[in-house]
Amino acid sequence: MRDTEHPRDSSAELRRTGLRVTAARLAILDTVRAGDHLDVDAVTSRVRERLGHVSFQAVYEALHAFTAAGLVRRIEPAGSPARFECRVGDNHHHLVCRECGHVTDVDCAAGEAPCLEPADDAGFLVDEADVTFWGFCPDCRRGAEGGNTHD
Amino acid sequence: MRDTEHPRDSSAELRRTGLRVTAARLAILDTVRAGDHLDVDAVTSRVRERLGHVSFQAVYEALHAFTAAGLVRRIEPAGSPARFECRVGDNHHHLVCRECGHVTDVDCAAGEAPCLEPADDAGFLVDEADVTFWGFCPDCRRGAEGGNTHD
DNA sequence: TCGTTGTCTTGAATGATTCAGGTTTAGTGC
DNA sequence: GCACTAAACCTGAATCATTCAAGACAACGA
Repeated sequence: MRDTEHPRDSSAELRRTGLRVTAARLAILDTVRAGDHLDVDAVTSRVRERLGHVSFQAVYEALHAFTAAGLVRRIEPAGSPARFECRVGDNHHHLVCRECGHVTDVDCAAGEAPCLEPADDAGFLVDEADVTFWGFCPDCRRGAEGGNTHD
Repeated sequence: MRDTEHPRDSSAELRRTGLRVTAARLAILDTVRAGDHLDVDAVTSRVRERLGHVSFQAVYEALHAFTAAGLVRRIEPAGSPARFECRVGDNHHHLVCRECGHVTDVDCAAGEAPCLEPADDAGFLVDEADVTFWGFCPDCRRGAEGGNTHD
């Protein structure tokens, strides 16, 4: 059950991590949780719909704090602004569409982080394997593959 | 001139891919090949050492063209400007140091591209798996682990 | 040699993100 | 309830990588 019907108690989680509970931060955290790999812009506009006004800086700072606290995870596919998601702690990866940029979670087949061991770690102390699969999502695939017959 | 003995014949490769052979592009290509995951800034300054002057835009355009032609590969670890390398075609990955940002190649343990199949492709047509291992390089490791004696 | 068009130039613009500093406010102790 | 302190928030400006624009130059095939 990845989506409980009732949202997690965001205030308690903020408090637990030593962060202050404010209307802005509650809205930001809930927005990331309700959203699907939203970027800062999307988070900001959704929060503004709810609260009237929140500055970009407040959103940036909050997301930074949440990331540091482990409440959200920040991903940054090449060529894309940073995106945020609520699935943390597990070691899942991402499918990114080259066409529309849509991001989808993929479970990690291997288990816990780092889910992969490099063939040769070159003396590095590796703590994370960041895996991004690039391709075309079902919708964009449809357009591209049927392209020669239907544009 | 040691520069005359190109590891590969860069002019021929440029020509083969339909690109024009200019002093700037030869220098840019050779610089990427001689360098170790250089960013645009580093490529530009090295090329300028050789040719006197080349504009940033020329370097950006050339690297873009080389990437499209498959002569170089562009990587972009989260939070870092784009970097370029000459190893293309194989499906190797990268170790990135969280401390100093140094990038090291790692051979792909799994074999040919895409070296990994996502556990569930969610209907995506996957053509590439971009794997970045994050950790601490030998030098930075030394500093961090021996920290309690030297802080 | 000439013409096409790819390449290079200068200069400005964009977009994501961060910095600076000053003000408000949540949480805590009295 | 009241005051204090640091976190959170605000406005405004700066930074950095990258791209756009438009004109000048030059590689290379005809």
